[in-house]
Amino acid sequence: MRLATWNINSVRLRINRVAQLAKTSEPDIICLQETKVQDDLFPLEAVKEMGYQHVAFKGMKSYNGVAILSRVPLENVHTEDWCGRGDCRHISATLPGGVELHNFYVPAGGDIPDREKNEKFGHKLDFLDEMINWFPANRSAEKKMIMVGDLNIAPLETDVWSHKQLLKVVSHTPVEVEKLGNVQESVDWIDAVRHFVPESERLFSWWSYRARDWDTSDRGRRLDHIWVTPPLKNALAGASVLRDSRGGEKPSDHVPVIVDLDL
DNA sequence: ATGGTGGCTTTGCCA
Repeated sequence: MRLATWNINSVRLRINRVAQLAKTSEPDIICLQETKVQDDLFPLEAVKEMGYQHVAFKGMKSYNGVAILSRVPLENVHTEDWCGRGDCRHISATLPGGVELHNFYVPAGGDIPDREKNEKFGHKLDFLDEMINWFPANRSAEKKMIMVGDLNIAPLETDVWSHKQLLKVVSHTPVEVEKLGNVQESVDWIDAVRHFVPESERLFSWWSYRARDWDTSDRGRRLDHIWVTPPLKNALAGASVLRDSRGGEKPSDHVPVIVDLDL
């Protein structure tokens, strides 16, 4: 089974890029974040024409929004309302074989890494705290689970273009990295991408729109992740990050991250 | 130290 996660930054504007991903990489499941569309305007027919007959989504006008596009049946579709804001940052479903899939869009956290000066950073930390508590309270590490999404944190030194220069930049501050580590430890999540790409190797999934030349300057960060619980470790069969997707006309600022599993 | 781009539907908010 091939699983992709992608912050699409408007599913309606980039529906053709989703079709391109479906055609060239043939994922069985595509998890999207930042769909930026309320549910009654979601491009459901276009997605079904790509071969994804099982679709779950939770969106709102203009901001946030998550979706799961699947060639295999989805059961127990559920959305959890983190921090009680109703802001459409999570959707989960059970895949054939009883594997539970969670798709997250963690708050970006604004510019200033201080919750006293920046409410958005506080929201991000609170969201992570809820994740840290929710998984062990509701699920065990023995359950087959996959977590994907734009977690908006680059945890490793090689997940950013300059560890030193980003230590005070939201997405790579020690407090965020520590909390993401706590999320990871909560049910023994395994980083499925780093399972295949050594930590010594730089790996990014996002490049700012603001860079003059994203490819040459390469000031990227790895914000998009795929994790699995220990019972799926032996099923991990490969991982890739579709860097080329950052190029061309009207790209998202994120690229798809893919993991293959032998389920 | 600053400002740079992009999407939505704003003339600002969010990333």
